[in-house]
Amino acid sequence: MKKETVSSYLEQYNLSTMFPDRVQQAMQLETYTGGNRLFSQGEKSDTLYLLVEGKLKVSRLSPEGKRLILAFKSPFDFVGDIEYIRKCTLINTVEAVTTTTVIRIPYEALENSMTNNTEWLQFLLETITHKFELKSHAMNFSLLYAVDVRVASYLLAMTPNDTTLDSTSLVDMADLIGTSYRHLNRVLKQFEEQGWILKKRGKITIINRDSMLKQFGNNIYE
Amino acid sequence: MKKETVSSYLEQYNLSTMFPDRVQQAMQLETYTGGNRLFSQGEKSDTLYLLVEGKLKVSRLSPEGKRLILAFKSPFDFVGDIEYIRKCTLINTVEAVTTTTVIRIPYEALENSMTNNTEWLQFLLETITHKFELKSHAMNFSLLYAVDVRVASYLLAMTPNDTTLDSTSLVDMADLIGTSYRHLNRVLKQFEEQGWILKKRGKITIINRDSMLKQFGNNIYE
DNA sequence: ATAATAATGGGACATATGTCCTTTCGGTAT
DNA sequence: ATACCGAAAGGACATATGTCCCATTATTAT
Repeated sequence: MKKETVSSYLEQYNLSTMFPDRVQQAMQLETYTGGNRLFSQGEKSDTLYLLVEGKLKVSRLSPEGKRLILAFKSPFDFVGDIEYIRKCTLINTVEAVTTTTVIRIPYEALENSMTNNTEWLQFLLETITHKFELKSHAMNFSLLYAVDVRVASYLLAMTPNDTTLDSTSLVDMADLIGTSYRHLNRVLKQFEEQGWILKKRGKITIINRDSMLKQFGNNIYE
Repeated sequence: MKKETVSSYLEQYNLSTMFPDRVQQAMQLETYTGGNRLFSQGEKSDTLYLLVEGKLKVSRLSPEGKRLILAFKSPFDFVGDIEYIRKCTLINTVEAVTTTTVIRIPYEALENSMTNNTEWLQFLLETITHKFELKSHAMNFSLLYAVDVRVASYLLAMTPNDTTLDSTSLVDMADLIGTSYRHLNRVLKQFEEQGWILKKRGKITIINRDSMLKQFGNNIYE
């Protein structure tokens, strides 16, 4: 099967005309195997990542050592864009969940060639404001609703066309939703008792989506 | 005392050179008395607001009618910037807390004259990524820490050079922190019993800042 | 001066949630 | 086949938190 290149990915995501040749020359494909870390919170930041294949986990630790998973990311998405604009160190830790391919773009190449490119600046505004909206919604959601609603919303959102969640670990799921592993288990057991899901060794299948929607319907995570 | 104008506010905030004359001509000063609403969530959005004097409260209602206060804003800040980029309806309700002055800038004026102004686009990127950082930090904070830590951080953050909080109502404070009015009262009573604050009819004075910092120090809200 | 209203304050009750620790079970290595 | 390890599962206990409702007090309107 033909190997993907920077050019073919940019074409696939309609970005070929966005970047002049000398920026594309500076771009490099890189593939990480699942479990490997791209970078860690607090490190110096000099590269913008475009996630083009696979799945990334974005997390951070509190000063007390408690981990919070901020997001799982899938293509197409930027990582390091906020740090690029703000010129600060990396805010979060990012790891590959599955085999993952990114395009690495040195900040320097962007600064030399894209700083006054209004199409690029507008594109960044689009993507960053979209992230802001999602973040804002997620924050409101977590402040307004208890853990059971948040779990239900997560399960429903993660299975738009399917009934089985992909194999996210339960510890990761708890850290994403912002609750303890123990409590997540309680809630999932309740959902099983209600007849909404089947749960076996962390593998979750939704068996009565309509009933869950009826119960939680107004509050679906997106 | 001389009345402020659009020009004098733009000068005060170093924005005179950012906007060409025809955009400045379209700007209008408007003053709202405390308690008055600028606009409500869900309304059509056609104006970018620059808050130049006073204090605004940004809030929203859940489908169940529960209110969340997202932020209190003070000068200099944009309101409606996310909606301007995303071309969507207003995400939140905004009200004046005190007598408040804003500069209203029609989106149309910006679209006609600023869409390809790279200085403006960069400026928006700066301010929006800053908001994103604050939002992200606030979200992480609320997921990682219980109500008592969040209350302490809020009290400490709101009194950088003073000992008495301004007169935010306790209901508003509870809605901002994302807890019930009842629970906020429990926490404040605890802080009073610990000798950290004096609380009388909702007026809060911090009387032992050092002790609070020692207890909660790693987790100050900014 | 008085009445009405709104904000403050808190009791009672129930549920939600975190922490700590142990047991079970499936996957992996030998 | 067996041992080891890590993820899943759940008991026990304590605290955090929400909900509902009522009493008190200060502010505002008459």
